[in-house]
Amino acid sequence: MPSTAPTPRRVGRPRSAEADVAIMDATRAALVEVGWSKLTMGYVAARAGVAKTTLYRRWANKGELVVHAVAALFDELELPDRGSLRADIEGVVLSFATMLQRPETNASLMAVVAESTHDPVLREHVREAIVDRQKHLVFQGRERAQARGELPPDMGDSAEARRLVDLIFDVIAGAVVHRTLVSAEPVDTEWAQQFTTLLIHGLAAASSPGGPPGSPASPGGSTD
Amino acid sequence: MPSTAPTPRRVGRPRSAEADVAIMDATRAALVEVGWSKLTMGYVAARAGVAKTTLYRRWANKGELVVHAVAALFDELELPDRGSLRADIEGVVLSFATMLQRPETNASLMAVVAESTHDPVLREHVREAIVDRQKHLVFQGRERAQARGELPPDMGDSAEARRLVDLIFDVIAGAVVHRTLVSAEPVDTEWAQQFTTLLIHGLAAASSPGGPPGSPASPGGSTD
DNA sequence: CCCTTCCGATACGGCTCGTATCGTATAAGG
DNA sequence: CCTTATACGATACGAGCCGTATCGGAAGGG
Repeated sequence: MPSTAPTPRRVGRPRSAEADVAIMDATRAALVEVGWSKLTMGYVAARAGVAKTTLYRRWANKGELVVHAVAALFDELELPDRGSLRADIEGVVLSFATMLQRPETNASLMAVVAESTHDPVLREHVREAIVDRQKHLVFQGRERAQARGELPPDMGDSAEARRLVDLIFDVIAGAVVHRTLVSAEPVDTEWAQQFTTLLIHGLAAASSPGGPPGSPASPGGSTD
Repeated sequence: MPSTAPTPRRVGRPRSAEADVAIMDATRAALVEVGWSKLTMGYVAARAGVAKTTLYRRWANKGELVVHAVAALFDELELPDRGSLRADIEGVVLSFATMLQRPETNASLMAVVAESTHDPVLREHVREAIVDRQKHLVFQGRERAQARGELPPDMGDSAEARRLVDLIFDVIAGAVVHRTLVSAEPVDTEWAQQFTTLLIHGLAAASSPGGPPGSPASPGGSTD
């Protein structure tokens, strides 16, 4: 039976693609206007010129609706080759921060993450639409830097390489998100440069598989 | 007039301190049970054995109630002198992560931050109760490392020192928060060690006031 | 042309919010 | 002791939103 997945719906009236984009646009616009907490399904429906029923036919609740609307914004994240590791990092930091400072992303990203804490389905959507997509950029930038000779190549142990990519991802995305949304201070060129300096020199050390120069902590066995 | 602030209320029945702690405990317990989004004022009141009126007499809404309940958890964050910069960082990363992984902090921190995006009053409370408190730890750890000779001393420019402390704060807190709440992966000893290695070597470079070794990005003026 | 599915409109129960009210309880001051 | 001022518990209330159900009609596929 080769035709199970490729035909989810094959008969009947198809869903309106116009309604889809109208809903997405209305959701993002509503996020800008009233923010996450005051956003209601009824308001989005009215703004999109759609019945509330149509919303619930596509998304189970507010969380899923918003995560889809927001995830699309992450599509614009790219990593053009800027010629050096430093320029690549600085560029992605600035473009990521620019996206985060847009009002429709600002509140909703945190809200979606918070919501996903108690909702495994939502968490998976966040992972696919946001986390994995960003992580791929890190992987890509690292490969480029290795090709340029700016970072040491992988030493066979792919698990360790993955751990390092995960670490870099959390450091970059975490710092930018935290600066923007928690500290609530702007990511300007100066901050991006200082951060990039820190990261590049840290990377050089963390990437060397022969063990870092500094000895590990608690050498005396004081397992506090 | 020396007696303006010290006498906020001087006549009438004082507020019940027992009710205060009962409400805080009930709020944290409710956060564990049902999470932020499903937490209701009525439920907290019933759980605390208090009338709903009493809640609204102390906090204007759910956001303020929760931010006070959560902020108290940050009081336990300390920075004992572990003897070296590396041990200090690793220790604070692990203790911060441990706190974040507790269920009552997990969802609520993000939710409060998201809520504060559209609520300046709440934002100020978050800043006082959480951000500034953590930032002080960074300042403290940096001073110790300077006293030990592990980091170069301040070079007069206190503004630059403040910028650096802000950067370190966002990098540490951001990475731990992002790893825990967005990537949803545990902060174990191995991760903490790898992160600390990265940060220490990055710090050595970013702290040198004579300008970082690497030249700033986009020297050709390609302001993309 | 028929069948299936989607659409808009409307109504509904249930829940939560935040406020108001009222009688009672608990302090300080006279 | 008695007055005054505030906090408390209980209850009720309007308003808003959620998510579902129902309905007649519309729009494609076979």
